[in-house]
Amino acid sequence: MKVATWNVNSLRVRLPQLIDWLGQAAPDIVGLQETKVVDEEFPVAQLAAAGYRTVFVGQRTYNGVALLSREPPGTVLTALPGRLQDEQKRFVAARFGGLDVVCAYVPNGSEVGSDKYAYKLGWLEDLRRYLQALLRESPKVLVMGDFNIAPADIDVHDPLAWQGQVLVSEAERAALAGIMALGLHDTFRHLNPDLRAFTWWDYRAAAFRRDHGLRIDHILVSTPLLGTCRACRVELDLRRAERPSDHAPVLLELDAAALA
DNA sequence: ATGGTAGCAGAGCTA
Repeated sequence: MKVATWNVNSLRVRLPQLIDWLGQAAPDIVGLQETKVVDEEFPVAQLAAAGYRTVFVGQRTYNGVALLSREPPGTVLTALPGRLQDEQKRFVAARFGGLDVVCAYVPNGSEVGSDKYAYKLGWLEDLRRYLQALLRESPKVLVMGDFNIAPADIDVHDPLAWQGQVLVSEAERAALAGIMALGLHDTFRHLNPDLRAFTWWDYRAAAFRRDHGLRIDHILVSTPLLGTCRACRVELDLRRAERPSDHAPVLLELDAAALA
């Protein structure tokens, strides 16, 4: 079984790449972020033709998330409980068999100390509360998405230059650590303890060519799932493509028993 | 030093 997360930065633009990649990588469940498409225009038929069910919640221009799956989803949530009237569409969750899957687009935060930064920390606290409740009732939980946080200095191409900046600041890292302290594990780091790898590179200043990246997209799993995880890698080919997203997908392989 | 590029939308915001 394979689960993947990808910030597509416009599903409209990236749809051909996405469909190609679905055919090649054959993930069972995919979380997408920054779809930037309203629900009426979500490409349901094209993704169905590629073999995927879809659940999604979007808005014009900004944000937007989706879950694609081979199997039909059970219970679906399209907003973060505690933030049901937030206009920003950043959360979708669904149950697949015995597995609860959460797809999140954590706010970027813009700049340390800004209003957007405060919004990011508040959003992360609401996510933590939701996951705390979910983990009390559900042993198998997978949380994936663009967290907009590099957990440690190994996840940063130039930790000195980035020190204290948004995406790496102490408060953001503490918020992510608080979520992981609920009993969630960073699968990439668990399976690749010393590997320096990134998932996002700025479009500007030839950042990808110079590998000036950050690892800010993550797939977290609850403790009962950790032993089922076999491999986790960054799909760099999609960042090398013509007209790429600024993020590469992260792909996790786990035993099919995870779903049972 | 506040750039640089991409997406959306049609100027300026967000990332």
